[in-house]
Amino acid sequence: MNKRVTQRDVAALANVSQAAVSRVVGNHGYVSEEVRKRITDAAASLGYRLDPMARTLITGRSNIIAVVVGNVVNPFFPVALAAVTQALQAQGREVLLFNAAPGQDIDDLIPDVLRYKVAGIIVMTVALCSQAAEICAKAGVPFVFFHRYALQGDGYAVACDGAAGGREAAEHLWSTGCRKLAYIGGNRDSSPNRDRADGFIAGLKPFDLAPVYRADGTFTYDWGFEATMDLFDRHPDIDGIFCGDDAIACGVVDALRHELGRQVPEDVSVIGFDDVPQASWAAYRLTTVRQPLDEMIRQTLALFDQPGDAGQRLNLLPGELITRATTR
Amino acid sequence: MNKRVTQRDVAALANVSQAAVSRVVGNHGYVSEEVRKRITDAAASLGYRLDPMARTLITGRSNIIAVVVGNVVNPFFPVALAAVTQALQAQGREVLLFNAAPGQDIDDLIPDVLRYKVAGIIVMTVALCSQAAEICAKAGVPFVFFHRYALQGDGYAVACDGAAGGREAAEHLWSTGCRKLAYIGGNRDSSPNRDRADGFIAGLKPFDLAPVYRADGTFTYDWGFEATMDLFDRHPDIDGIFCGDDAIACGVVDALRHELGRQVPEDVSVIGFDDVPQASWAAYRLTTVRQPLDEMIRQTLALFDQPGDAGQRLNLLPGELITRATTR
DNA sequence: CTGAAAGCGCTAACAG
DNA sequence: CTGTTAGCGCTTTCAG
Repeated sequence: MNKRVTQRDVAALANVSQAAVSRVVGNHGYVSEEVRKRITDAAASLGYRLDPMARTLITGRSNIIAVVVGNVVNPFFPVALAAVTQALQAQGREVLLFNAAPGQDIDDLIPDVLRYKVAGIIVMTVALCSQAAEICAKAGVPFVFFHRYALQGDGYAVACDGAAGGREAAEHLWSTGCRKLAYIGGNRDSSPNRDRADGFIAGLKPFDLAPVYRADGTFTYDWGFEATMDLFDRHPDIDGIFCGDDAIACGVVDALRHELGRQVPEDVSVIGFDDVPQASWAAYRLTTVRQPLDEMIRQTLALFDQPGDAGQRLNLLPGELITRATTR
Repeated sequence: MNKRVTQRDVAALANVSQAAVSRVVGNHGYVSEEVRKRITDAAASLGYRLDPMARTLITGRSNIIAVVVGNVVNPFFPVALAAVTQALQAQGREVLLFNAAPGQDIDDLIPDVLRYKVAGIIVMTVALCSQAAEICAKAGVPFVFFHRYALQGDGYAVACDGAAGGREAAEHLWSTGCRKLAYIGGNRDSSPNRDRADGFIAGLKPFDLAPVYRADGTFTYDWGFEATMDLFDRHPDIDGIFCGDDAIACGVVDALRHELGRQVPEDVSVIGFDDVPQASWAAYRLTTVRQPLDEMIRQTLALFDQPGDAGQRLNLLPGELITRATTR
């Protein structure tokens, strides 16, 4: 077993007090250039590494950001999680990952998370989460919803502007000649679903149109598939569908082509949301609204760096309509 | 700010020493039923929660498992990561997530990981990783490769038996009448790629057959697509393709259908590996070898619980051939 | 600018 | 069975 090398060891080698070592490795307090050099050298030669736990014990704040995810089957989250993790690591932070079981209330997770005196919390799932933000605010831990938000609570939120995206989808569908439209959405009361649906409906209004069908379910392929079967059972003349996200849209396209024998986009146009990797696969070539992931991450990390509570509480970033082969 | 409640507070309320509180919340040492009850009640009424960092500082071992991932675009990893995380949480462990940048050597990450005195490390990526296992072994930290393994190093490995899967694929292709076969693989020297390819070749031998084409690249859709174009450029009469994984297989199927105008499975059969969610989507309905994920996780976690270094170093679990619509 | 000293919240001997 | 006593490795007053 290799014994850990501590600040005391470094201090002994550099002929200074342990406190001085703390000052230079922690980069706080004054220390002369000469002493700093002696200490840096000693630390390097011993292979010294700061113990983050010990530091946390005394400062009451760790360098860890907790990330809470849920629905991992949806292809958007792995992409987002990877990007967030990478950005955080680049900043020298660590990521503690929590997986909310389906139906689990995030609130129950928070006390566990808080034990680690995290520097912040990012919640990516659309799961229930009624008081989490308040609890964190009270504990002084920055809390940010990523990709979704809660209306009431405390905390920050960074997300793609679903309403604007929905409007763009509506306009694109109209301008390519679709007139009988439907919305197939994800989890009913989640903010992405609400905003995207509302934006779609609002975007149709100037044309004196409204969706003739709307169904909310879950953000999954299977739901998209199933809802499409039901939709065409009732309205066989639908010619345009806006979907809550790309996973749903893939299910919709497959039901259309492989079960209902419709041509996409000749008979029916389909638009998704997110622009996940699969959206550009040849089997789909999905027209979709791309989330500005990099910018979302930038804004999120900024929230943790800011000392006070600067920054607006809700940050809605515009998406970009990517036109591929599921619309005319 | 809500002040943290410590064992001292609980002790005061229960009229015992702080050490007694440590014994019951840590569940070590002897304590009478009566005192235990007083302490449990006091802890509950104060909402006491053990500080894991403080404990780690003294025991030298945290309750954290580090998980190192890479290639997050591949749909297998999110699924595996989610399952691993959930299983770990159910055990009361926490997950520290590390994302290896493309091309980054895992070895460089290890010192950072070790600072957290983790209870174990799971490496899921196929990235470089030459000495990590040794370093961990020296530090007394269980190290397990998940889904892959390194030939030389120390450490444990739990993976799906790629050779057996490759053999099954070969037999299935043969028995459904395919005679001109190809292998399109992922990262060349990764253990999954090697084993699957070797198994496939071995499985063909009894029939006096060998792949007429083999190409290794990366475990991505794009590579599968691209390799297929090259393959049919050279061998337009191929009638069966075994792929390194499902992501590749999806690219292969799409290239076949959407670029080369071939029917799958009528003209060409395709088999993947992993059984990711997309494999069962209607656009693919991929015949594939399913990895025994649950059992793999069970075995992995067992490695962390075992006190000494029981358990074999390499644990190869059989996969299951799932026959869908890309083979006859 | 630097060192001495006091803990952060907890576990682990060691006495009683 | 229970309390007392040392620290784990670090930051942070407080003197000098």
